[in-house]
Amino acid sequence: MSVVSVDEEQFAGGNLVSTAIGAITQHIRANELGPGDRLPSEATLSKELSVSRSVVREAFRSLATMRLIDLNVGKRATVAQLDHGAMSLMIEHGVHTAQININQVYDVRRTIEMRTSTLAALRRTDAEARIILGHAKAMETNFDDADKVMESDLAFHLEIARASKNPIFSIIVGAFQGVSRQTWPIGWRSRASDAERHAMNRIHIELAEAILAGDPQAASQLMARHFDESAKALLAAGIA
Amino acid sequence: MSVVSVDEEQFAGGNLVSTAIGAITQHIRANELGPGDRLPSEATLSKELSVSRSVVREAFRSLATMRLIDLNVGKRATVAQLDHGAMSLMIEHGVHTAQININQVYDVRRTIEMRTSTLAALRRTDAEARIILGHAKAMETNFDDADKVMESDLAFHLEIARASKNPIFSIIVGAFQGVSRQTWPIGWRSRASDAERHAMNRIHIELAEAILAGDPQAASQLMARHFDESAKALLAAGIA
DNA sequence: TCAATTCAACCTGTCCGACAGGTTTTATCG
DNA sequence: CGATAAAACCTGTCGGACAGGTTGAATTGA
Repeated sequence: MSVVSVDEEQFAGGNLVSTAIGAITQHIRANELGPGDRLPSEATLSKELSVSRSVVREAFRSLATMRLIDLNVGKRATVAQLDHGAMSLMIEHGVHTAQININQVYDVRRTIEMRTSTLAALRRTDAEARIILGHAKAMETNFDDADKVMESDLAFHLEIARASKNPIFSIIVGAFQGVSRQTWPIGWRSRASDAERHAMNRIHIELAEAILAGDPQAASQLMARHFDESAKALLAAGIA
Repeated sequence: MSVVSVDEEQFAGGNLVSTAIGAITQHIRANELGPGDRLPSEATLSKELSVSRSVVREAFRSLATMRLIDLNVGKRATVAQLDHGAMSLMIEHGVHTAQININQVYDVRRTIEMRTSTLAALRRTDAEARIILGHAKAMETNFDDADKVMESDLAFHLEIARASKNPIFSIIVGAFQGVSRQTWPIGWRSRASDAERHAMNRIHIELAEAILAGDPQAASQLMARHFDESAKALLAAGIA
């Protein structure tokens, strides 16, 4: 069987690299490759498509940057596991080029995470529920180390997305971690008092308990409240 | 000023290309470049980073594939407008490698689009409302041409996302268009009768009217109903 | 016969040089 | 001063080269 599919022109954008990218993705689909499966070598594709190795390399590298494939020196390229790397870069690019603002990020996160909370409450395993609760408690335990609180917070939200059992939600939530790391300290500092900060931590714990208890409504509502209060804090800090 | 930032190692992954990608994105951020602004030439970056032009080219090409920059022969690379291209490739990759299934896509779309409906009802301009209604009516007008119905359907959903005035929603909705094009005909055929197909079109029109009327609750509920019925149709077709 | 070892073939990462066009800037000319 | 022509610049693609890392097959030894 040919390495490339019939309609390899699908991605053709005038340049050969786009064509090569199309050929590679078509190869993955035509042969029903899954994560870990090996792709043809650069030289093979180069001959197959009648283009130079440089072109194939740029195509491979592009797919690797988007995390669709894994590259390793000496080894052949392999199909990659889904990953939020590409989307993270995209979101951060949007924020840094002033095409996306923080409120818009918050709205998307709130929308998505109300759903992941609901699903997590319905689908979480006991182990996941314990991990989520663990992250929530860690925020309170490490109260004086803002960095640790932040990392637990991020892990908390990501673990809820995982427990939703929908990888797309995990990707989206993961994609916002980069920008969240940059705005989180602002939100933390903008809380008027330690009491407010403790209150925020308490919401996390209550949310974890709702998920543990399998109460989707409560989980969803707590997540909404969490985002509303965070937005309020950010607003108070002048981010709007 | 130096072309590259201090912490250009942020993206270093052992290979020079990752370093170059980091340097380029850092350059964009450090100089606060926006869409359309020009980037240094390959030769300049090559010298600046002390790597070969090939390395810089692979970095540029990767960023272009992710639609963070635009490449044009003869011209310098420019910062790109946000685009769902990268996310589309990612989603399609996930579906084709069996890491994502159609139900998961539907859940995400339902979650996101209930929100875009709400926001569109609140924020749409009159022109946008008219365009949305136009797409809905076009579905009924071209009832016998499934392809045209599909394209109007996709345009309808995307326009609602645009009217939400949050580019992230537009990106996400746009990212699902590729897979939607592949499953849409199945949903259309799986409707038991033309009456059901007309009913689906009617929901679209009612939704457009709710957005035109500025009724967020109604818009959101209609969108939810639309997705629930589509999922039901797909289920009937054995996609589950 | 079989397992361990060695080696040849293969593969990727990076570099260099070259040339065909397309684009921008500069200098020249009317 | 404005139009035009030339020079400088830039990207797309190609080919070749070499340093390592990886793999699988042949060889060797038990």
